[in-house]
Amino acid sequence: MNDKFLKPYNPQETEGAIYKKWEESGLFNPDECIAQGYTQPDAEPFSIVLPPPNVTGTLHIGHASMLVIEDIMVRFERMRGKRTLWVPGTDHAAIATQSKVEGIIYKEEKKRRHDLGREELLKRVNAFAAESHDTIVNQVRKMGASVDWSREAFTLDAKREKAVNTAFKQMYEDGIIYRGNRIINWDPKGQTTISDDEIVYVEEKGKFYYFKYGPFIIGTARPETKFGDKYVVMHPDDKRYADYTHGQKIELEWINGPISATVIKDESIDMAFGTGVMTITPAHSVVDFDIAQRHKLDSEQIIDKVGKLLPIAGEFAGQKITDARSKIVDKLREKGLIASKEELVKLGVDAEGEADYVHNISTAERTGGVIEPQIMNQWFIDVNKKFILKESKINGVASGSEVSLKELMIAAVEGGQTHILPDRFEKVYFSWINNLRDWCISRQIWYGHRIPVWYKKDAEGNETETYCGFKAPAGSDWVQDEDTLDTWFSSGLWTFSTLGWPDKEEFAKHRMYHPTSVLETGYDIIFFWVARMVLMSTYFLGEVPFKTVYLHGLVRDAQGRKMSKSLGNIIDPLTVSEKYGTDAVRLSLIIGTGPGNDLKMSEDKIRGYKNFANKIWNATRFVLTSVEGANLTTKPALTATDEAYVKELDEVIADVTKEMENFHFYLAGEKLYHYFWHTFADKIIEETKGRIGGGKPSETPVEIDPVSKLSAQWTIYHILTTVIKALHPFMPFVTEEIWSAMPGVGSEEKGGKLLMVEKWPKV
RNA sequence: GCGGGAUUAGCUCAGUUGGUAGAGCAGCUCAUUUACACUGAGAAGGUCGGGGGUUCAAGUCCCUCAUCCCGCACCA
Repeated sequence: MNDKFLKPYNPQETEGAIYKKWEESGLFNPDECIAQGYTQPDAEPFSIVLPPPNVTGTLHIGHASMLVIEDIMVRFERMRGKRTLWVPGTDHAAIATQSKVEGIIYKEEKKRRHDLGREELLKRVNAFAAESHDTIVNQVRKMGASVDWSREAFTLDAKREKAVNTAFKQMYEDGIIYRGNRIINWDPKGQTTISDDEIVYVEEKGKFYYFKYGPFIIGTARPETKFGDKYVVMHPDDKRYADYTHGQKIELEWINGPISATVIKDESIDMAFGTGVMTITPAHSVVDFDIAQRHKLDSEQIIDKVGKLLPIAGEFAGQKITDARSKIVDKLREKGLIASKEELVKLGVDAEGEADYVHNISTAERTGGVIEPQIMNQWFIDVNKKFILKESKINGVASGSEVSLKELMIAAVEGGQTHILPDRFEKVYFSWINNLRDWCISRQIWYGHRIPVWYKKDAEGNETETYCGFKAPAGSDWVQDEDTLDTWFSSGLWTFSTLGWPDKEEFAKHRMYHPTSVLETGYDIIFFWVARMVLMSTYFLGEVPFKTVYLHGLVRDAQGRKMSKSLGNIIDPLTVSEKYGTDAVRLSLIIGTGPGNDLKMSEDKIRGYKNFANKIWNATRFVLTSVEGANLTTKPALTATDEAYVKELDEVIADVTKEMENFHFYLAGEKLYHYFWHTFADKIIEETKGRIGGGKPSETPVEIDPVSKLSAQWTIYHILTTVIKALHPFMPFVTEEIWSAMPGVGSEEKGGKLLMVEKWPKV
């Protein structure tokens, strides 16, 4: 027996060497598994793309949980003989990374992006990204993830740039990508547009004001947008305003003097809200913009890109909207334009002219800036436009049929080719698609894929020609679009841009891995990412991007709170891995969580699994000592008791295999844990002690029956080797280490073969 | 407003088609030169959130209420 079993299991001494051994074997690469004869060339493929972590810093416990779940699936399928590919990578995360670096630069040098210029800022961001990348890949190694490093990708590397440009150009030519003046979410802090999904709603207490607007009383929470309001809108069925007709002009006194207002009747108005009358500001409200579009009304910008009032605000021009608000109300009060309680009661509204009001304001996810809707010339993906899908493998969508992106996204899941776990998220997914608007993909930041479009401009700066392509056309006067693409545009291509697309030869080599088998990610990015990948894959390949979506939850602290710096409850995966061993961390991250549920983590939990790793270690020591000298090359005749043990083991393995196949990794892990500790170690090993060693020294020696002894030796060795294999996906380090120390006996003759490519136990 | 989830032992959670309530941790009692104290054995602990219904039988199915959590939509 190997001397190292004389000491307790020491993960710190073991893990680095084990990972190195795996990596040097090349067996994380399925091609190498085939070359070395561990995988049949015609084996069923199993593929996962790693959700690429943002290069914004370091990995947190949530990333660790993702790595563990995926590694369990991948190791399980690899051991089952599948042609298993797990592609790693990182995400440039455009806004997130740039704003992080801008923050650092501002803190250290008090400089903003325009002080540095595009080139210098990109240099700094790239340097930061490179450093983050190195940290991240080391952390991925530390967690034991068996990813194929030879295929590592980055959302902003040359190959992905080619994919992004190819994708953009094709969508542009199909008219799916268009440029237009539409209302978008402007982040005044980040100085960029963001998509609807990048908005976070924050509850805010404010005032709701009732102003006299000619013969009407209008309600608003945003007096500062009201300067340009010249349309007054009400429901056509509202009896209170039956005397007014659509299109009627009314002269009235407003903030900065007399204006002419037009009455608009529109069914979108909620009669029960406020007075049932509102004025609209199409330039700064999505809802108002829609009304204006329906009735072909004009609009005027009131607020500029930094949140200051424009000249239309008259005396208030140049003021920040937050400062101007109360002053505007003061002015309206002086002019007697704030509605009285009596006037409101007449309209059936029980309120004051100024009422307390709680509403949600939109803020930018990354910068926290308060979103100001603006009408701007931006690039969009049209989700409703019909196009011909030439080749389709999607259920319910025939090749050559006319479809929209929305319809494709629905068909992927409705047709059952993509299944979301847990099921309830399919409903969430559908409701998102039903509310989906065109996706604004242009960003006014510098870090990211630059839009592959060039313009020719005349002397006044008006664009006279547009060209979409990888390089500017011949001629010197072409200027590239200043904007970059939403980071999710490039990550939407991830399932196939990592497999060689659009390079025909390269993609053909990997074609078998797409659709990928499983996408494992957090439920918080189902819209950002999962839906966008479905969009891109169905559009470009006519097939779904993945068969199963496994959504994991958030990792929370022992009390169920989110982990945050301010609460000081962060568990750093590297720290606890060093302290308790990665295997212990892995088990604590998988047991007690199913798809879609949050996981509560604590150091106590990790400590418990550290003990388990050592328990396995000690049990191995005992088994190896007990079988020393025994010839186990052939299965001996087993006693009835041992037959029963083997039968029970087979049942456990069958059950665990079933749980693994059903994505119930938490149950599989728990059952193995329980079986190993409380059945194998506590009962079976204890029972066989007497038969193998003749009883404890303190007890009366029992006569040893050689037949029963050999049967017991074979049985405990068989159970140990079997359970070690089954535990490998969960605890790869300690099991691989034990495996390397097992003598090559019986059917386990292995000649230095790694446990990671052993066959999963068959029943 | 729309939708979803949770509520089971002190704590964290299992409980798959309805068939006598389970595990881990903590606590309690006992054991002890033992493969392993990073241990073992044992006992205790639950009217399964409340109420109603279906059924021979409900933690599980239906209705209802309560509390907590989450997502989406937002109203000017």
